[in-house]
Amino acid sequence: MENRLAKMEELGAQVALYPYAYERTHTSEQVRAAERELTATETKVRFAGRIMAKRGTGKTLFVPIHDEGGGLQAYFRKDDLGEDRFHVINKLMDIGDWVGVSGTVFRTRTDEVTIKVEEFEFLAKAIRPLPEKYHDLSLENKSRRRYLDLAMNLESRERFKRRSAIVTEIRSFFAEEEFLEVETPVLQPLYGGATARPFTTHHNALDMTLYLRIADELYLKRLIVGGLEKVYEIAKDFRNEGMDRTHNPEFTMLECYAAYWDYEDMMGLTERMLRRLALRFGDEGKLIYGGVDLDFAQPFARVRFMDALADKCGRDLMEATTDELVALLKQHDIPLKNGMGRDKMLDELFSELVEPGLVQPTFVTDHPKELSPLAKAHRSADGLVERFELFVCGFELANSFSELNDPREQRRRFEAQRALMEAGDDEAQPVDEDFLQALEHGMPPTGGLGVGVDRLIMLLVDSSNIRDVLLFPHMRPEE
RNA sequence: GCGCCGCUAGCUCAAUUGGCAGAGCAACUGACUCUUAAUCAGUAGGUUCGGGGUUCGAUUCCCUGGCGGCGUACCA
Repeated sequence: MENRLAKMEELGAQVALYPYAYERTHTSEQVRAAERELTATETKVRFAGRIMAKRGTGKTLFVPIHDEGGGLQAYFRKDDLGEDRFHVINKLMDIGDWVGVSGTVFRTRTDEVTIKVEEFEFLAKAIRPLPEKYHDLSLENKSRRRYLDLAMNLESRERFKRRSAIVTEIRSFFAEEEFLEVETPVLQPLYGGATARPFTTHHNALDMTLYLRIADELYLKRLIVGGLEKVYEIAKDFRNEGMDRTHNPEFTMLECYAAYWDYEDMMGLTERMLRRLALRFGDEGKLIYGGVDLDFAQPFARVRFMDALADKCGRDLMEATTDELVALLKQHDIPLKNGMGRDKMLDELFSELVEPGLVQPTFVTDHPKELSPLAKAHRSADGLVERFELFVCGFELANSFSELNDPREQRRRFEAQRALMEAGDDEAQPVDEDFLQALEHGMPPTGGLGVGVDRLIMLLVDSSNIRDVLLFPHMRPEE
């Protein structure tokens, strides 16, 4: 750094180190695409990027310059540029500096597309060096200093560009399905729509506690009450819980709601969306995730929650007594927690016995009631709700139900949640009177869906860690 | 939360049983007019994550704190 600052001293008076703009005529991709013509006509191109290496041979110098889509090599000759200008590029410009070069395009003996530089200028001087080029950055530096990861690794850059393309594709899918994209509050006086602990904050002017949303659900349903028939939102949710390779405290959730639909309709939508993404970003609807082949082109498997469980336990657990369930939990070494209800035990058994086996895209349907306080009771099965979860590679990708729209039943479910909360369950949902009031005005039959976008991206770019698909994953402060 | 592993030059990593802290890249000086991880000769660069302890002597052993990775628990 000291050396670089000294170079700036030498340069300072004569050259602008941080100019305001650069008029570039071609990106590296455009130069490559039009190379034949540019070479034939000896067109002068203006190209810009970051210096990634310097290879000098005395009176000439080769400099790889990277731009977003790749890069080009620049060729500097002392004979062409003169002593003083050559000294600037040879001695005063460093790896990491941003530079604009202009000249004609040619190929070297070794077939490398190259710009023969006639003029060049600083676009920005770097006073810290780039990391070493042979080895990958350490995992910590990749996540903590993402700009270096992006500067050094084209694959990383491509991964995040792909993330953006996937989200764009999702938006066009919903546009074609005639859903309206909306925005709902991040700061909420009450949290709800999921079982999770929230982050809290404080509004000074109103002197009140506010919560960062854990889900968009209750606001989107208010819009259905208001007569917007198909709405969706892609938004950050915040959950005050642990972090691991599939969890970040803030994450992106896709939620959508459609009036007059039930969960069967939503299953169709989910399948259409994923198939489309797999066709666009995979190989004919097939994806490889962690070495496992996944097929989204075929109709997704469907299995009822209780049937899948019965399959693993050798008997139907619908009528099982609490004692029998406790025995089953013990048999499979699943820890028993205080206040665990019958349905929670079923859920634990399901997680342990069934989920790991759900590799190909599979809809699990018709869950026990207690676990789903916002879902409508099943039209033909007692004690169950009309709900599905989509599992792929053993993890949950989507969650959906026929939305509960009977305000009296919703109030009873909220009261049950309140009882859980008073019993010490800090993930239970509070009673949302404002939401109940909205329901009392009448919500049409509605299908709802939530999809964890980061996990969907992980699946589509074959990443095993959520950090790899988040530009700035949550990290503890360095000091 | 808990368990295991790690933290050494700007970056990526070495250092035998506790005995002078090293390499490659980056940097600096010099040579070289088509290089591709350019090459060649030389130079400089360290609070070994912080604090404490054991020892004649600690990067190394012990305690403690910080950060990271992996596993595990809850959750999407």
